[in-house]
This record gives sequence, structure tokens and C-alpha cells, in this order.
Amino acid sequence: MDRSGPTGLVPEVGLDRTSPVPLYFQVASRMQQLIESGVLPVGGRLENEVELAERLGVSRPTIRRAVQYLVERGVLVRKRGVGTQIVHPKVRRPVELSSLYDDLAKSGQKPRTQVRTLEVRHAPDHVAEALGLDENAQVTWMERLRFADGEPLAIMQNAVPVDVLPLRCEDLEGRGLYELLRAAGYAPRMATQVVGARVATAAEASVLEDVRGAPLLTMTRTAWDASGRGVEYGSHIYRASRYAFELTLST
Amino acid sequence: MDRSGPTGLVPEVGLDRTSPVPLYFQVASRMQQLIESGVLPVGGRLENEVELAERLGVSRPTIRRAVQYLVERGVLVRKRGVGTQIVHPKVRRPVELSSLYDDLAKSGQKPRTQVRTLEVRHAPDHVAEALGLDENAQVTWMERLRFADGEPLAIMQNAVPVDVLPLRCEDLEGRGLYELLRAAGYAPRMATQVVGARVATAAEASVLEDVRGAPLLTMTRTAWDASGRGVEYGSHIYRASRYAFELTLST
DNA sequence: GTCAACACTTTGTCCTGACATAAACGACGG
DNA sequence: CCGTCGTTTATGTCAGGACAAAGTGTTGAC
Repeated sequence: MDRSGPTGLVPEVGLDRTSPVPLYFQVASRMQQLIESGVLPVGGRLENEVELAERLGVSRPTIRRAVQYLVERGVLVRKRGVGTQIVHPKVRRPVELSSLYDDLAKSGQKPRTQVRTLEVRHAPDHVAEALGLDENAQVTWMERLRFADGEPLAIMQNAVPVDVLPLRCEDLEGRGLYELLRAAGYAPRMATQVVGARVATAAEASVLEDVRGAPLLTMTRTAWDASGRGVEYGSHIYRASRYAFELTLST
Repeated sequence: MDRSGPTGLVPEVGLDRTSPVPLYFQVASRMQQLIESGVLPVGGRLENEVELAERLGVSRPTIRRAVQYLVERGVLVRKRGVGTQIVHPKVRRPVELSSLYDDLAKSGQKPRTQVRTLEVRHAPDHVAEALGLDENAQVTWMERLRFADGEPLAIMQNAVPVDVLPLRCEDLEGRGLYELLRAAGYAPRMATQVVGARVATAAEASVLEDVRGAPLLTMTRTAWDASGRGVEYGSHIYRASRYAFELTLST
């Protein structure tokens, strides 16, 4: 390891002690900015924590907490006795669970949603079990057809416990389900998915404007919020010719 | 919220101050044991941190760090002014990235691997780019056929930079690639995957002992270790009739 | 009776200080 | 020339204290 000193010096940034934003977070945000803007070079080493603390005028625990935050997000790596390094930007933990609607919107395609069914009903057994609900619990059940750039892309069946969120047709047509959940304070924090493949039946093909025997991606998902409450169950099929899952896994 | 006090009391456990295992980790492990064994009930509230610290004979920062550790793993939730609660066991962050071999072994099926190709070669452009290697970097390139319970399941093409790990046929036949990477100190910590579907060509069908037009799951993956170094690239196809991806996502 | 203000509990933030320990370096001796 | 043993340097762990802020419940005024 090169002992020629740190390759990147964190400038004395202005910290605002009157701000409600915690100091450690101000430090972390500033560091991340400096890294993303290239002032602190990828692969470079940071100063040691004691110096950093002195120069920024905060205590070492505060610096440690800021660094820790960035380590958890995959921006920095620490090695005892060696120092703290900036890792390659490719390896960053995603900040939130993505949903199809978000993905499409982000990639520049114009998502459109057609709500085919929207009703309150008793949760089917497998849904109740997946979400951890009572047998006779009520869920909002919906079936939607999702278009991207005008072409049908997916058939989506979803269930959301009624007491989590009242859902209306017009909401679902303009925004994604995850966006609505987040707005209601039930942001999905964890989800298990099963992704498989099969060929389309005649009925599915007709809805998706594809041919019978066309390859389909299937996905069933259960999502929980931060407190462990089941907030969404979904069973989707996608036209494989027009969609593939892109996902980031991390430990 | 119920103010009747905590529903679960952490017993005074024996902490070993001579042990090299950090105190906060001893506390966290003990707590997790108590939660998993049901002594501390799911949904219950913990004592407040100050009491806990006093009773266990450690400082509050140590308790906080232990709790923090479990919060990050999804075992506990904290709410300022309220307390710390135990969340449902279903919502736990997975501890490590899984690979097909591990998954099969864990689910009781007997994985077997037939190595069809194993050679050192220049990295193809798309592989070099995905792993962040120089253009003329060398990789170990392998093509393997994976069986579960005697039936062919997947065709797997993988590349690993040569300086990461020397790979031998006999290693690959007895163990999974990820296990070998972990043993060599390059444990994958983050990966991006693209999962799609298509139908089998005649050649693929013959290798997989399936029929032409059978649905296939396709997956391409790039994996990085903790320091951001690209350690594995893979392009796999699976028989959809015998396999589906099961994955856990978390923020 | 209703609603606002206050008190209390609990986690969140931040500080100072100290010692432990892993990794890398360099000097020394074989 | 090479390995060994300390030295240096950096992060890791832990203590104890102080105050801030968010939720909850209670009290009191109207």
C-alpha cells in the first residue's frame, strides 16, 4: 500500500451548527458531493479520521459516523491500520426499492396504466399468508395493464391491505403503486420476489397483443415496510420481448 | 401506544470482557438469539437504552451500537420518543449474496456441475467493460452445465479475472463459484443482474434435454467485492420449467 | 367537554478521552 | 539477501456525560 499520504484532501467545508440537519449528515453529504464531482478521486485515500475531525472542527465520533454512513452505502471502504478509500461508483447500494412504473419513467419511456379491476374483497388464502394477514382480512384487489410507449407490456395483479391505503382508479392511472405507498407512509423497505418464465396462453397473448407461445416473464412479490408490516402482494406477467428485470443485489 | 412498559426484558446475560469479540456484538448476538428463540416476543418493546445499559453493565453507546446493528439487519425498529420494537421475522435482510449452487444445496437438491470449457483468454469487450478491466486483461472463462437431481438445469458462462483466483476443474465440480470466491477473500458484496426470458434454440434444447421453443430464463450478472473490484461476470440460461429466481430486495 | 400547554419518556446527536489492534514500514540481525 | 521484530499509523472499541427533539399522556383553562 502506498504510504505517500492521502490522495484527496477534504476542503474545510462550511458546517451549519444551527441547522436541524445533523452534523454527521452534513459531513457525509459534503463528502459524497466531493466524491461524485470528482474532487476526491476514485480509489484515492482519505485523510485519517483524527486530522479530518480537527480540520472540520468536529469530534472524531462525528467523523466516524459520517464515514460509516458512506461505508454502508458502498461509497467508502475502511481498512484498519490502512485508511479509508473511495470505491468505484459502480458499486453503490440503491437507495430505494424500484417498481416498474419508476423504472419506466426513469428510462424515458412513457408509462400508461389501464385499470381493469379495482375492488375491495377478502384476501385469497395465499395472499393473506404472504402478507401475514388474518384469514378474513380485506384487501384492495386490482388488475392493471401497463403500457410503455403505447405498447402493452405487462399484466399486473396486486393486493394491498385496505387499512394501509385507500386506492382510487385515477390515482393508479397517473402514478405507480409504490409511489402511492411511499406517499402514505408505508414505503416498501424489503421484498421477496420469485421470477420465472413460461409461454403465453391464448388469452394472455390477446391482451398483450402478442402471439400464443411467446415467452413471458412471471413475477410474484411480497413487500414489507420498515416495521415489518406486509403492504403489497403482486403477481405480474411481462412480455419478455419488451422487458427484462434489472436489479441490484447487495449484502 | 401502550405505556405499560416493555413487553420483553433482556435477561442479564454473561458478557465476556476478555473475549476478542466486541462487546456490542456480544450484546447484539445475544439479543438476536433471544428474539429468535421467542423469549422476546415479536412486536414487543425493548427496555429503554439507559436501563438496558445499566442492567447489562455496559455504556449506552455500546447498547446503541448493538441495537443499531440489529436495526440495520431489519430485526428491530426504533422510534424516537417511543422505544425500540421487534419486527416480524419475515423481514430480515439476507446476510450474503446467494448463488445457484448454494440455493440448490440449501433446498436439499443435489447440485452437480459438468465443466464444458475452462480456459484463460482475453476478456471480451462487454465483459471487460462490465468488470471494469483493461482491454487486454486476462480472464478465466468457463462454461458449465449444472444439474439438479440428475437433470440438466442451466448452462452457465462465467468470467473471473485471472489475478483474482486460479480456477481448476476439480474445484468447480465440487463447489460453487461463489464459495470459491469467498474462500479466496473476494466475497461478492454487490451485483447487478438482468433477468429476462426467451425460448430455447434447438442447440440449447438439446443440451438441456428439453424441446425447442421451451421457455428459458436468462440472466446476466456482474458482481463486485467490498472494495469495488469486479470479481465475476456471468451469462446464464435456465430451464424455466425447473427453476425460478427467488430473491430478496431491500433498501 | 374540548383543546391547548406542559411534563415526561425515549431515542438522537455530539463531545472528550482513553486504550486496543491490524497493517505496513523499516531497522536489525542472521 | 531475507526473515524477524519493533515502530508507526490508522481504524476499532468503549466509557461517561450533556443536551436536543419527537411522541405520548396529562393537566388545566376556557
